Amino acid sequence: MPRPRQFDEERVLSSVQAAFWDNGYAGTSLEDLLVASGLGKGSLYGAFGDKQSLFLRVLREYDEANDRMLRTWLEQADRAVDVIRGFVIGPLRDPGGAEARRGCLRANTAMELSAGAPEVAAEARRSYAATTTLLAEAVRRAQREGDVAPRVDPDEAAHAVLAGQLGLLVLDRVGQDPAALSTMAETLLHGLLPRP
Amino acid sequence: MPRPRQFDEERVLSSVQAAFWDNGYAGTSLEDLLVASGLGKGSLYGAFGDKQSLFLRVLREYDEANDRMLRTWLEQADRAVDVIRGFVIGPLRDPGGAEARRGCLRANTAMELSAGAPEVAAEARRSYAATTTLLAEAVRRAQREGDVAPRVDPDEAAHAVLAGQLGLLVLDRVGQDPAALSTMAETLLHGLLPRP
DNA sequence: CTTATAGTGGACCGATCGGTCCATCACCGG
DNA sequence: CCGGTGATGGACCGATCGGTCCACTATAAG
Repeated sequence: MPRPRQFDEERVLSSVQAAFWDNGYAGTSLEDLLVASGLGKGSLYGAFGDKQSLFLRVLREYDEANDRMLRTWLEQADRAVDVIRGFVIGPLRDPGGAEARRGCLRANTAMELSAGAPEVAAEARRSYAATTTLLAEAVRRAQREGDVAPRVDPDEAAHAVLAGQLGLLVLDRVGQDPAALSTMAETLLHGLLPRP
Repeated sequence: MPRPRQFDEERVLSSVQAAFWDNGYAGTSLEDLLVASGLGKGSLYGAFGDKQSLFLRVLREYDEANDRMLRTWLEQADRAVDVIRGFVIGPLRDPGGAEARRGCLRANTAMELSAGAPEVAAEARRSYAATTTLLAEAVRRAQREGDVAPRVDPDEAAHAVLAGQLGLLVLDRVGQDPAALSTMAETLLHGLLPRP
C-alpha cells in the first residue's frame, strides 16, 4: 500500500561511499551526503539511519567488495604471485585518473576514526584479518607454483606484505612520487617473498 | 613596557600537541585546545594565529624532534642495526602505558588531512624524505658493521623499511595484537635487511 | 474512489564550530 | 607614581554542524 522508494539503494550507497572516500568521515557533512545522493534528509535518515550508521554500512560493503574481488582474482589468476603483486601495486596505479590519490577507504578511515570509534577499529581489524588469510593462502599457492621459496612462512609473509601495502598507501596519500612507490613495492615483494 | 607573557610557550605547544595527537585535527576543537593549554582565546590567537597555523607549527616541531631523536640515537648507538630495529618497533611499545595506541602524529594527520590540505601533505613528504635519508645512512653503516648483507641497496631498503613501519602504525592504530605486530616487525626486518 | 501507509524534502532545532573584538589588567620605562 | 603597551580571557558573532519533525505526496489494497 505504501509509496515505493524512488531511489536506487545501490546507487545511493555508491555515491555516499565516494563522498566519504574523497573527504573522510568528519570532512563529509550531511549536506555533502544529500548532494551526492540527491536525496532529502528524511529519505536518507529513513533508509539508513544517522551518519555513523550509514558510514559503517558503506565501510562494511567496501570491505566485502574488496574481499570478494581479491578472492575471485585469486581463482582466475594463473599464478598466485601475480595476485599478491597486484594487491601491493594495484592501489597505487592510475596516478592521473579520476580515482587518483584517494588511497583506500578502509585505511583512511581506520586512521581517522580508530581512536574514537571502537566499531570502526573492530571492523578494520576483522577486515584486515580476512585479507591476511587470503594473502596467506596465496603465498602457499605461490610456493606450490614455484614462485616463492619454501622456507618462507606463509602467515608471517602475508602479515608483512599487508603492513608493507598499508605503508605504501600512507605514502601514496601524501603525494609520494609514483615511481618511488613502485620501487618500494618491488623491494618489499623481493624481500618478503624471495624466489626459490 | 608591555605586560609579559604569563605562559610557557613550550608547555603550551606540548599540551596542544598532545590534544591533536589524541583526537586528530578535526576532532580537536578550539575549546579542547583552550582547556589543554589553559589559555584564553585571545592569548592563543595572539601568540599562534588560527587553528591551522598552530597545528602546522606543532606538526613541524614534532617532525623536527623526531628527526633529532633519530639522529642522536644513531650517533650514540653501538650498532646502527639496533637503531633501525628500534625505529620499526619503538612506536609499538608501551601497549598499556599512557601513550598507548596514539600511534604517530605525523602518520595520523597525514592520512587525515593530505587530501584537503596540501601544506600538511608537503610537510609529510619533506619529513618522510628526511627520515629515509637517515635510515639509508643507518643501513650503510649497518653494512659496514657486518649486520646487513652488502648486496642490499641502502636507499631501497630504507624506503621499504619506512613503508613497513608506516603499515605497522596503521595496524597498531586499529588495535592489532601487539604480539602480532612484533612478529610482523621482525619479518619485515629479516626480509628487508638480511644478515650477510 | 477511498483510505491507509510509507516516502519525501525542506523548515526548523539546539549545539557547537572557528574566529573576532574589546574592556580590563599587569607590567616596565620614564 | 604614572602612562602606555601588549597580554588576557570572556562576550559575542555568523556559519554550519548533525538531527528531528511534519505537511505533503504517491502508491497500492480494498
